[in-house]
Amino acid sequence: MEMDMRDQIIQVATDLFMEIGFTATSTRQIAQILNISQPALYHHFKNKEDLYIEVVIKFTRSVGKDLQTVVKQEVSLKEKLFNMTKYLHVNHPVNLSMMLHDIDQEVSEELRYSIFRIWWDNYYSPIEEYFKQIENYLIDDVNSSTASRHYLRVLSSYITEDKYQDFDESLTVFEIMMIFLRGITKHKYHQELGIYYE
Amino acid sequence: MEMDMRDQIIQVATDLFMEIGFTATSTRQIAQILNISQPALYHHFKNKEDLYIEVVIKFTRSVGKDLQTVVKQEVSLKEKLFNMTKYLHVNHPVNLSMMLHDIDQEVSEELRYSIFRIWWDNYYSPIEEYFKQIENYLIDDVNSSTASRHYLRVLSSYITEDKYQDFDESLTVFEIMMIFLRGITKHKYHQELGIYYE
DNA sequence: GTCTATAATAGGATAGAC
DNA sequence: GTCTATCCTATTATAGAC
Repeated sequence: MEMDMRDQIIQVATDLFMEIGFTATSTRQIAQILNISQPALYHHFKNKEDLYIEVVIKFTRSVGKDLQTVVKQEVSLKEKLFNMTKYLHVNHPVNLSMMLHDIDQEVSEELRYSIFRIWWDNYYSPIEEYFKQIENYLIDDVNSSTASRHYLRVLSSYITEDKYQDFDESLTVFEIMMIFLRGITKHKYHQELGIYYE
Repeated sequence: MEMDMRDQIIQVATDLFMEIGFTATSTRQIAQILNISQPALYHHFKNKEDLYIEVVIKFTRSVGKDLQTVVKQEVSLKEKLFNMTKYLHVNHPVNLSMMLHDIDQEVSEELRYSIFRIWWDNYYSPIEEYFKQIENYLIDDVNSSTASRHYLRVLSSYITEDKYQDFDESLTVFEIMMIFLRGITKHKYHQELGIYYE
């Protein structure tokens, strides 16, 4: 079970960056866990930002791979969406808004877009692939692209640590999915509410 | 137009905290804008955290007041929801996930819950008041509380600075509201997709 | 490739004069 | 109520020995 020190650093850094964020994670902390000195890190990475970028890219690609796996499953379309939603809501190991916040604040302008690009490719692509599969079922004003983007937004708000569960008891994966698919209102009242399109 | 220095500090601090966050805002920066020395701040506030808390509370109450105004308007239920959504999406002057992230990371454990409590009261209460008004129209599995919580989640994901608009062209307020009300799928396919309840 | 020592910076906070 | 001077601490990063 030997492991390159470089890889070990990435692994420890991933845990810390993703759990408490970029700023809150110090290079000393990472070094201490690995029982090496803090300057030793700088042999493997140019600086903290470079390490962070590598962590984010590796992490994001791994999520993308998982999502691809779910989308390729041979199950019903409803079940597939349930599995995607469940993966993102329950198994996704990071507070997504924190990650985006870190990228916003701590990463230099030039790199921000390329990181976001990688993030987007890995999260968005498999999801859009799914919504293409159900495009026939979508209302006319919503295409697979619109659906994907909105889906990612909605789910991102559920991908959190949730320290406030006392106040905001989260909806179940099933509830979130159902509301997403068919909305919150009864069909028979749509006309009365001024909801026409379909 | 005379103004208490204390109030001026709060005003400047609000702009900075809400735009770039707690950590990125330094007390030196606040002082500089007001042309006072950095230690002068400590005459008015015990420390940076105390200042932040006061800023968050004042800011949150103001949003709550605006939301109450919208909910009390005498317009159609659909228009009211549109106005609420528009206010939160377009006029809300802060990146909400950043604010919650700051509260998470920078505020001491004891105060975190009381701040969140205030936040919740001001955002959640008026929204739930609205969904109570349309409770009859909601599907059986969704009550006004569930609807409010989900609505806040969905909207929170749209209350951002959006530095990535190239990639993620945001939905319009109308689209967001419509998807929320009636979902993304056509009613006639609900049975085929396994969407039964209503 | 890892160490010790240390530089460089920056930020929050306090002491004490005025 | 505001100032100057200063402390303390934390953190990233580099220099140079081994």
